[in-house]
Amino acid sequence: MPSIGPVIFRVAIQVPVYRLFDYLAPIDIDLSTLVPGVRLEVPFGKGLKIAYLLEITQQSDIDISKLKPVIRILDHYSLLSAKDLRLLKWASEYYHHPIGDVVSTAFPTALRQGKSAVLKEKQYFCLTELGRTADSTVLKRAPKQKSLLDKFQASNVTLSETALAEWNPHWRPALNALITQQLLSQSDVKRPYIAPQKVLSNPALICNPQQQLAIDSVCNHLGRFKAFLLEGVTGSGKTEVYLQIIQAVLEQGLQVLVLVPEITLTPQLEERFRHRFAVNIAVSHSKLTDKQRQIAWLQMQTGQCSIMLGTRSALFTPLTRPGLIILDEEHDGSFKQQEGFRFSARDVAMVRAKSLAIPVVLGSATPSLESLHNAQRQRYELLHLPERAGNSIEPALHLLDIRNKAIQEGLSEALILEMHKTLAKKEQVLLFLNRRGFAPTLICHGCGWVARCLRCDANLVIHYDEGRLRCHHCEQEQQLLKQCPDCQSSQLTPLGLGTERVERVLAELFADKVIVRLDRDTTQRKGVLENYLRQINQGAVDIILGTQMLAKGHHFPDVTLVAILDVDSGLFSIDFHASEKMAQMIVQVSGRAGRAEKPGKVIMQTRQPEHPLLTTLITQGYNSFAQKVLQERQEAALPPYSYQALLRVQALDSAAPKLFFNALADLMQNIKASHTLILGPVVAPMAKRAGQYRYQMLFQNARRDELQHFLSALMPELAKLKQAKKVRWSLDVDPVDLY
DNA sequence: AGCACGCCGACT
DNA sequence: GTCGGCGTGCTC
Repeated sequence: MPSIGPVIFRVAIQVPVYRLFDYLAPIDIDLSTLVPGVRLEVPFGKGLKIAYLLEITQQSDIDISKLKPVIRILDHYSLLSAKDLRLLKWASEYYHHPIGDVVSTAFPTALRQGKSAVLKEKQYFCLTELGRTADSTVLKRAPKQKSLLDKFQASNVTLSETALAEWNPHWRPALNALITQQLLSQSDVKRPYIAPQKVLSNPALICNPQQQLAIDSVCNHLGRFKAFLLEGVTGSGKTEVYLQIIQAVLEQGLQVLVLVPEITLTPQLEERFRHRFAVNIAVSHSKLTDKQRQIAWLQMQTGQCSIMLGTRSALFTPLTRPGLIILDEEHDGSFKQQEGFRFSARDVAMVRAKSLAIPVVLGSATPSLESLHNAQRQRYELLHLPERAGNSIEPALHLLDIRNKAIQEGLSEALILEMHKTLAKKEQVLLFLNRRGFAPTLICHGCGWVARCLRCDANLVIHYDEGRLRCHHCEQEQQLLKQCPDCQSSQLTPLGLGTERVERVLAELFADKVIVRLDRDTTQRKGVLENYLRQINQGAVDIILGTQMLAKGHHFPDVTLVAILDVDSGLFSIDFHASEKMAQMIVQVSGRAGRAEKPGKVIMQTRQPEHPLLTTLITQGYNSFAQKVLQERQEAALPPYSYQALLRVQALDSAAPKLFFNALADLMQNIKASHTLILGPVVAPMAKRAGQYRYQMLFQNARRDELQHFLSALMPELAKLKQAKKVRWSLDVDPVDLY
């Protein structure tokens, strides 16, 4: 760079502003070693802030005399690669979200606060492993591990076949100590790069031909970009396919990023990974402390861990030797961030894999319609695992018509009979109802008064156990009333069904059985869910009753009867995504049950037994259902046959959104909309929430680039409107729920 | 997002 | 006369 004038650092700062900020570089800096991706401390406004260096230049739109100097450089090397920085810049543009906010989501909280990015020597041990360091003092009370470690040290072997022969997952601390010792002897601690570990793995399972085909297909594409959709029902051996592909990647000395939707899934999967591979594994999810997440991030970034198992926010973890991205349960809604920087981890993972030139595998038993559509258009290679491994039989789905039938707190007589039959065989029953609390409504039988939330357009939910009325959309909560506040009558009646209510009737009908209720209210405390799951798998529980959380991950091999108490609620939503979500939920819940010698049966209570989507799903399966819904989407020009962005607007003042939309309408007259449809503004489906009046406007275009073009012209102008400052607004690109 | 500046009502 | 309400605007 020719030295004409001062060197300028162009940085991103976490403020809700779309542009970058310019600073004067320190004078004594060696520019030959400094690259974008380091953190800086800069004066900003009145105080100091952490900034992320994105560009080094000699140009500035700001008068040089007005630029402030950087206070200090926090990192000696770039924490993010040029490719990852480009990815973040792309994401900022695609989601129309301020760059500083986007860049900072790539960092763990501790590093956003300016903590040191150099691991201390003792942190080179895998701290996340068993929650402790693996130095030899830990092994005092583990004589077997200690002798193993001593043996390795005495014989001066590296991690060899001997280690493999003797290796057992419970000895991991000993192995880790050894691995670490070798790493430290080989490399300077300050050098932020650790050579790949030798891969040790327990013997892989023997695969069926479809599994083998899937493994080979991905392994043939290592080192270049290719997207795969791995479609396999529960028990089809998806995880084994992942493990064998990962093995191949590890053997090349490369790292693997595995994303899962929820924290509840990680312990089982983590255990399986640790059991299979003796490489260091980093785990990252929201239940860990900031420090733990920082260490996990740095362990991937320095190359000392070979596998990152994490949730959505782990997507941007830097990889020194990227080899593969896996996104398990890709249909799951939690891959879409629902506030702030509203990115889809699935979609961004695709862009990241492409930029890193590595394969990406999306896995699901019930793929999203977007992904199925991409597979049909040959954008993804479809890998299908049709059989349940071990030849266990897929559960049969049955619709149970409950019109004009006697119903006891949501349970029809036919269902109760089936439950008795199942329980008599000493097998377990699983009941699914996606509504927690006792009942969703408290109504006065005397005057018709209903307990409403004062701040939301919603009824208060009865929670009998705690004697409370609670709003599920805000913090509003009150004592359960005994008397109607309107007519003073004491005829307050619970209306509708929640898990708490079903639990009570079950306790009466099945008095001698053990019943467990799993929902957010019963599993709030740490460890409770794991405890229940253990009891269930030990056969100490007869009836399991729960919400959404039952549909995720956990498998119950002794359950042979699954009942979905109210399947109709998913059929009549104004959101076109609802039927897709309902079908995924049904298939996922039914997949929780049964095993080879004990096939499962699934009963869905419905008042819509002829509903075409339900009948297609149960008679022809998820794929036929998906084809049908895709066809409907195509006819209606809905996603994935078009692209959408939803502008949400809310304000405490009910008039402010109207003024905003008026100003927006004026603005849009001067912006070329191409073929972008502008739908709305309309009142949001929940018109008021937490005291805020809510409106929305939908933009839709058959072409993604045209929609993007329109948004790129609109959003900077929108942000400048003075009416925009009186409301809270956000843009959701590719929204998955329109609420 | 913070944080200051700025212009109008109830208090020592 | 001042303290402070939060509307408006800026941060290199």
